[in-house]
Amino acid sequence: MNKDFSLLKKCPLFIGVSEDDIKSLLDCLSAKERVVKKGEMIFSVGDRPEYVGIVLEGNVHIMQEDYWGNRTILTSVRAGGLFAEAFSAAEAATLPVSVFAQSDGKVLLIDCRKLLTTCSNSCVFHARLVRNLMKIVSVKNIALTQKIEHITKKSVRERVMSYLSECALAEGSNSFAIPFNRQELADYLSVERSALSNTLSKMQSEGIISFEKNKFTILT
Amino acid sequence: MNKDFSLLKKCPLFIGVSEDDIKSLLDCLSAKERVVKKGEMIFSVGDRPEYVGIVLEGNVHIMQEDYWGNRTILTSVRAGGLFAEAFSAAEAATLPVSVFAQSDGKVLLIDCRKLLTTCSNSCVFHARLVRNLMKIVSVKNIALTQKIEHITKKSVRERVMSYLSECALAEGSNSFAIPFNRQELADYLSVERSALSNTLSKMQSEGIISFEKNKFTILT
DNA sequence: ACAATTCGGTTGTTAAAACAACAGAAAGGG
DNA sequence: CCCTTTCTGTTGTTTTAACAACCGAATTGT
Repeated sequence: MNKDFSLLKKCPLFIGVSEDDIKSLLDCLSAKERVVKKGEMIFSVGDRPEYVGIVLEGNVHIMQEDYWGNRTILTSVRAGGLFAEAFSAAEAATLPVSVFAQSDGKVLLIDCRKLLTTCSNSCVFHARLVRNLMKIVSVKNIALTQKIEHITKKSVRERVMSYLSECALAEGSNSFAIPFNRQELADYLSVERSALSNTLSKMQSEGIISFEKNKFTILT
Repeated sequence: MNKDFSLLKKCPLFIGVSEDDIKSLLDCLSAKERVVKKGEMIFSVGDRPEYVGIVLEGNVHIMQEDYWGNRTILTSVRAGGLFAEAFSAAEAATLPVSVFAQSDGKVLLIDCRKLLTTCSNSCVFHARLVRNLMKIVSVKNIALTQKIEHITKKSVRERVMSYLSECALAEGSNSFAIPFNRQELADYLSVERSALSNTLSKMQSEGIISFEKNKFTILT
């Protein structure tokens, strides 16, 4: 039980709420803890999205199935992470993805209607929770928009420039470290790792950038 | 004045709030109306995002400038549309884009802190507003995620299949109309229009799909 | 009805990226 | 310390999509 609270305190949804207050909040929201076995479905495609989920132990996978039945794992959510929050908050009619436990673990399910509606006994931290959720979804929104800006570019070079430009502007400096290794950056930009390496090398030899490992500098 | 309210009533942020209540809400939020001339900056890069904007008349452009000073118009927002809501809700330190009037017009600016904090006189519809904003941001979130799923696919054919699969699943039928013409679909999927047409034709001749104009059927 | 414009499909050429395979450097483990 | 594994860059080949140019059909406006 204590373990849960120390985890929840770090969970972005509960930022700014003390351990004691989290406890009363969970009561107020009638949050349900659910123990899950590896492979167990937590939500299935077509379910009405009524709950925001938080992983307490283990990790869960978000799975999509296309028209022809091909399955893809969209994301893996680890302890502390949220899932299904966007679908719940969007009041989507049905869930377009499935969520299942990738390992034995425990999840916390919060009724999103209770979360989004100010509760009758108007608990103080409820508003904070809503703001936190708003922030989480908005931050993700911005991140998704940025990624789209990069990968809508046609060439590898343009994608790289777009990404490095964003990093430089965010850092406020022409020198910065990126949070990816080559393979991860390639995946993020949706290009081949070797093509990425090639492009980076050429840009360096052309004097546009210099880099070492994940530390980059824009020279022009 | 009346014109504004009829527009605001249709604005997704005020869904479920009557005209009278919108009026008192705007007071409660101390919303500011601002008349803008064509070309006028509404927000500039680096500003602290404090306001959610609503276009009342005319339209505004969201502009991005990269490290080298290249400018891109990211979106155009028309009357009734929201802007800067994600940055405000995300509590971003600075605005990474500029917003300027593309034509003479009028915008409504709402202090996002007032919007996100339950007001002291606890007006009844404030909570509704927050729910609406949450829904707007979440819906966009889902849309962005879907787009990314499509355009991370390598080939034109895979992107098309991914998109059509999504349409079919959303519609709950193998037959559906899409909200794009060819050029728009090509732009959405980040491919060449001619390549898209070519791929669609081949898929039709292979018996995978059939289509006429914007009406598609998945056959397999 | 006719001209002008938009829209969708076709084709050949060209440019670019994916792919595959390899090599050297760095990191990690026993 | 050596062996193994991971990470990164390099190169040549193949596949693919962008590009450009064109054509016919449909649409619109006068």
